[in-house]
Amino acid sequence: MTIEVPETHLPTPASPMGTKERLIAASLSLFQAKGYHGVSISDILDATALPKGSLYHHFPGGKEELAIAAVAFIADEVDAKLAAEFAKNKRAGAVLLELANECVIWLRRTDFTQTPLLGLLAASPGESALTQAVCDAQKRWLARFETALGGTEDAHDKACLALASLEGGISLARMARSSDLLIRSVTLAALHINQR
Amino acid sequence: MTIEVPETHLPTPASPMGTKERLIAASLSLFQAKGYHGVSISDILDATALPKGSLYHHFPGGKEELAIAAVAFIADEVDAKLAAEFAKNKRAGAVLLELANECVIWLRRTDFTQTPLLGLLAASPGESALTQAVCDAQKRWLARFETALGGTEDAHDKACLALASLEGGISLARMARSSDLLIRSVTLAALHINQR
DNA sequence: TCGGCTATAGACCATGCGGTCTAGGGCTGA
DNA sequence: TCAGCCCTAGACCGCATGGTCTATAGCCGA
Repeated sequence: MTIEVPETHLPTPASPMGTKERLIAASLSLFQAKGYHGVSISDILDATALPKGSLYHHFPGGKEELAIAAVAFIADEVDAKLAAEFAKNKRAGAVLLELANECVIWLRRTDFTQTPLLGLLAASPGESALTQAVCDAQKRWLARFETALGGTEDAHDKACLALASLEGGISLARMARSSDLLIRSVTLAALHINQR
Repeated sequence: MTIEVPETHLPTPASPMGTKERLIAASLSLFQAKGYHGVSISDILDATALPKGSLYHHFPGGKEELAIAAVAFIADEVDAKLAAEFAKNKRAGAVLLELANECVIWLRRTDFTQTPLLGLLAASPGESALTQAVCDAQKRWLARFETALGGTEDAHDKACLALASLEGGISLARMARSSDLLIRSVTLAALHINQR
């Protein structure tokens, strides 16, 4: 089974990826496609064509440590994207739409097999470090929207709606294999968020 | 819910369920807590205190057939709930809030370990019958909202936003262990949906 | 040239998995 | 009373899993 790693997961498109980065990128793709429990160590090794020794050398904590690194990677990537967009003084609704648009491209490119962001990773073992990592990522993204919206009580509400419509829309779109559902829900949410 | 289903779907000593129903109820709870791949056959057997023979007698198709039955069960339950609410001529926003409220109660009662509806079951194996079952359930719920909203193009958009804000809000709330996020996003969505 | 270190390589292990199979309990109608 | 049949019961199987361990390749400074 060969896995095509999306370009967005490449740390530096110019230079070849190190072993560690390859493991993170490949496992992220797999986790986004099948969820934490749905991916086996050998799936990851097959995808990277690396031996087991390399994986446990770079991630002595095994599967969970690797998953946490993958979550941190995507969390940073999206966070940076949000920071960059907001730095252009865009309105929150526009940023949301921009993010959703990238998700749509991603969904289509992977033929709806992969879930952008971390929806599927939420199915992690109960009170684990992995759950915590996912939680932290969502908090960071929420905070970006919240501060950009003014930091008021109302801003918090709108930030919640933004992320909820995104994650929920992705879930709907993936099931229906049609990005329409994501676009519709996010567009409506953006409309509401931009109202003051 | 209208039917006598305990909070965890597990049978109570007072209302004895048949073996098949017990298996469906227990597995649904487990799947909602840990996702399809996160639940093992022995988890289900432990939860029901039933032997393996019973499970494979009632569900010769094994784990997947059981999961499909569980999805059908919750799909029917929610669908009936929606039909009943809409029959009272409630506005779509009010129905959405009502549904969200039940989800909040559920989340709290299970200490945020269980995901209401079928968010976590989306992490099912690719092009399987289980995925299809989840997809069908979502389509049915979407259709309920859509027809209640008038069946127009705009109604479709709003129905998407309704379900997306629900599923997304549940995901947010579960991670943050606070039902606030769900309430906020759904309230805002309901507000928008009720506009004409 | 060599010693030491990092990273690769993959054989190996115990465990738990989903699933099969046979035996028997217990209710049914005759 | 007993035959027939659902259903329960759980031993058993082959296999994939996550993880460990030893060996060694390749590099870099001395």
